[in-house]
Amino acid sequence: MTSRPRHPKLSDATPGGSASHDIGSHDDEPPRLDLGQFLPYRLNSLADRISQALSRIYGERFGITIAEWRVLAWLSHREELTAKQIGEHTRMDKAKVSRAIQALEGRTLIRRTQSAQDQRVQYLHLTQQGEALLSELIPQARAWEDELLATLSSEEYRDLLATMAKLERQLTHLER
Amino acid sequence: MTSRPRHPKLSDATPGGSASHDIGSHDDEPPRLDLGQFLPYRLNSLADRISQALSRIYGERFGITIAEWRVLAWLSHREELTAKQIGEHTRMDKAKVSRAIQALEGRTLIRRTQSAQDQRVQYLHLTQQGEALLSELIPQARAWEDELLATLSSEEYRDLLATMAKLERQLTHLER
DNA sequence: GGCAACTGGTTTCATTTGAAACTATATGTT
DNA sequence: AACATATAGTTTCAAATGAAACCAGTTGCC
Repeated sequence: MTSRPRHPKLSDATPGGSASHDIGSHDDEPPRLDLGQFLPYRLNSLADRISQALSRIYGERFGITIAEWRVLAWLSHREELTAKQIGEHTRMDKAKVSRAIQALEGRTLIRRTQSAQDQRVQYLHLTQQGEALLSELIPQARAWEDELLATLSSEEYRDLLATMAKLERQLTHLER
Repeated sequence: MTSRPRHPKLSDATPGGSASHDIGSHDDEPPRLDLGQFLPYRLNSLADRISQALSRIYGERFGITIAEWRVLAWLSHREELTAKQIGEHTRMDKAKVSRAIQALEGRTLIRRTQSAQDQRVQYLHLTQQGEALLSELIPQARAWEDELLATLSSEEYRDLLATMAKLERQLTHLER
């Protein structure tokens, strides 16, 4: 159940390399794909479930969208961010960030100040209200995360983060 | 960089339990959240990057959307699925599944047959063309996955899957 | 048999999305 | 200084989304 034949280092020691696209041998057996064993799918589905569960907290209890939550969270971590920086961190497109910011400003959860050096840039700050909201929201989000993680030992958790970091690195490598 | 103070079993041995929401001590220090250490965010961002990279393959090369790819992949794994079953597996809503199916049928990649017992349900099958497409697409998807996974040892990979399974279980537990 | 409740799948409609166009400012080049 | 090129952020517009209404068929109940 946990092992999986295709991983190179496990068992796929077929002489000619990957056996699946073996041109020349007439394949009347079309390749089948078990999505349950396909990492991109598994990962996505897990992440999606988590996101959705969590968004119930900030959605229902605080009326905040995912995009808005991300902006707020980044601001909680580091003040004086620009829309662009937030976009880079969260990998949301300009438009989405812009709209989230507008919404948050509309609710006076954040405030903008123009940069003196560059009139195009505006720095974002949490307002008192924004901080108040976060000081309720963040502990709840953490508590939920803790419940989720309760099932993992500290080593498992550590390894998970390490493995994810590896995948991230590999991904940036592959992206170029 | 990999360790993280909040995990209960690692180091958070504060007497009163989780120090972050310590009511009673007047907190002028609003809680900060480092999204880079927040699993839901990390996971989501990783999954998202992977999805996007992968969707370049089936999007650009095969003109297939994510939803369509999921339908096809499930059909490659198990023939004779209904729209509803696919919806359950992929956690996409009815409408999205329905549209994906329509598009795929429009391109004659799949075919539907009415069930004799229940006139409402229709079984989905791959057509020859569908199989042909998959027999190109699947190996490419796998090859890409392999490149991504190349960075992991077989143990790391095994552990990753196991940990994900644990989280999934915990999630269903929390969802109720 | 007839009526209510339910279910698989589609369609409608209002909202969300993201790519591309746009505005305003900044920088580099001649 | 004048002109092209680039960049931060907003707006526009067409396409994608998902909740709810809908349609057609099924099941359970009297």
